[in-house]
Amino acid sequence: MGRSPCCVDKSGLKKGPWTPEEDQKLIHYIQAHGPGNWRTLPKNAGLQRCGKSCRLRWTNYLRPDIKRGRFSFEEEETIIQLHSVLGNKWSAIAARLPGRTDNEIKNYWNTHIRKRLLRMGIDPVTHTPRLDLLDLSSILGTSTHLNFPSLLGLQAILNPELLRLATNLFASQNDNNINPDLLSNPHLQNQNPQMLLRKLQESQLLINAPNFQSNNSDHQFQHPLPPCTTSNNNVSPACSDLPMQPYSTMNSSNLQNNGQVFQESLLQSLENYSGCFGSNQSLSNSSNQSGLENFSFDSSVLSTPLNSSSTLVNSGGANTEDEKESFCSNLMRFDIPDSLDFEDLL
DNA sequence: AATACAGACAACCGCCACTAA
DNA sequence: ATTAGTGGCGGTTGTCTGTAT
Repeated sequence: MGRSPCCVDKSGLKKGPWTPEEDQKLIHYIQAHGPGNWRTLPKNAGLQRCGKSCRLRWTNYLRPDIKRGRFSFEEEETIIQLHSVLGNKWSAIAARLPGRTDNEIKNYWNTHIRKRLLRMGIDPVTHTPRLDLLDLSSILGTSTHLNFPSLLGLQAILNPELLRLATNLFASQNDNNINPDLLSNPHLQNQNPQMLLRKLQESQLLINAPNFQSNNSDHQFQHPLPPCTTSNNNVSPACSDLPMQPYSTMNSSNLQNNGQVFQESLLQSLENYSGCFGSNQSLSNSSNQSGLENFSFDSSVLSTPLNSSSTLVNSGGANTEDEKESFCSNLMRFDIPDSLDFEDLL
């Protein structure tokens, strides 16, 4: 048979905030006997508490290796990065943050980070722009101008790589930081939104086609079209071989070397989109290659290894909420090459 | 000064995987 | 093999404190 129950008779057991006296009893007992056997601990320690309550009090508050105080930039960024990968696995996140408890991280997420992401229009669950803030209907309007917010709303049905590009364009537009050359790009201005939408959807239908099936357990996919080639005739991976990577999960290994890896990934993505749209023209072979060569990406923005000091964070003092929000905004932004030809992309 | 409200965080509740009996 | 307790986890609630009216 099973064990005897932990808290059969809960009457007489105290609940609510712990008093300093109770804390001292628990600390002294654990110092003498060590943690564990939480069922018998309250009785042996002279506490009118449930063993579960004792364990929680110890692990979340009394443990000597707990770090108290505000979360640093580095810690906050680590939380965001890990949350984008792990979701609400607070214990797993806490395991990567020495001295922080899962409960503390969970509280900090719900009271600080989550709200800040929402203010920025980012869904704290998916770490992508919120769909409910977008006006999908305007996509089908008659405007001859590309509607970036509308494009963002297509995220659920379109390949994320291209939408990430639109995301960053939109972010730049919102911040009034968009490159004026880009806004004045005739290829964008003259683009019929309906045609653009149609092409995007067609490309996604190809990606989702039956022969675009899973290749292995890592959910890699095989491109239905002949692979694109780069300028050096290397076969580039298919569109979905570059899985969607939320801004906060772009790890340092992908973005080091002055963003070269990321630049190559983006280039391959654009080439693959070119292939998805049925164009035989490779971006790398186009006359606009020089534009991509000029493409700069500040890898330092994202090159923050876990458990290490960030190269971006001003650990010396910039620690206000506004500064953190600004920092998060930077995580969503990268430079668009001035002469990037969207006609090739489409 | 009193009250209402919001933010922060400690603590509780319920569920589940693991495992002792 | 089965049962049921334990420990761990995530979601939620309760309480305290600071601020605005």
